[in-house]
Amino acid sequence: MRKSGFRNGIGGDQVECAHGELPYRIGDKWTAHVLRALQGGRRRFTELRAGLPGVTAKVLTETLRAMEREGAVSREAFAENPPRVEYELTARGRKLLGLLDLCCDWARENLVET
Amino acid sequence: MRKSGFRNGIGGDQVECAHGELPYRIGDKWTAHVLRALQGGRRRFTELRAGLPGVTAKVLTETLRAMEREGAVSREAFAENPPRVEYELTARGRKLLGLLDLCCDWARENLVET
DNA sequence: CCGCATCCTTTAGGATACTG
DNA sequence: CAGTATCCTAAAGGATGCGG
Repeated sequence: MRKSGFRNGIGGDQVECAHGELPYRIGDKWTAHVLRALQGGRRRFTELRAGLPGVTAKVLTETLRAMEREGAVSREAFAENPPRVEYELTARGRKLLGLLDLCCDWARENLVET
Repeated sequence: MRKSGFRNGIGGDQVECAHGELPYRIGDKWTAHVLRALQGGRRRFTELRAGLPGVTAKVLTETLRAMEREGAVSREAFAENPPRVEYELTARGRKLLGLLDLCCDWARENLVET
């Protein structure tokens, strides 16, 4: 059984547009928001958290870890005190953001009429 | 707080591409598959079920009911014995399918390289 | 055949407290 | 500051059985 290019959201598996194993999480609650937040460039954990009202540290961490595993963001930790960690979109992350933009364009064009 | 054009999948709420209240379910487990299955035209319940291995009657019914509420499919029941029910994409359903196609195109172009 | 009712498991996600 | 560790709830989804 083939898999779609998304880990969840839009299809699960077995949808035709499948391409091996390239799980991209985008349909969960926070990934899209993180992509947006990182659109402007490198951000540290606290900045992300402040820009995403409602997210808890636990869930934000989980989201970022997943995105890192999937190659959408890069993580850099500095051995300072107090610690500092910065996140940045990778090329793949920027591509994901491109898809998100496509979806938003589509919505703008098609969902306006009731 | 603004809402995105999707009920779940891709962002929840608060994503920029918001347009009032147009809840379209697409990020759940089966909606995208149903859209594909109805791409070829009108299908009856049993056909859909057979074409979606793994789905239970309960969940397929729930999915179709939700899609019907959201105006993505139309449902026609025939008062025969045994009963027959047919589903078909509406114009809005075809538009949703268009979005799904966009996403698949995107995946085809961008997610092939590991 | 279609699909509702019931029960159950799994998972996402939130609340809170604590630590290097 | 940037997280882990626990615990908890709600919701999605699966299993099974019944009914018009």
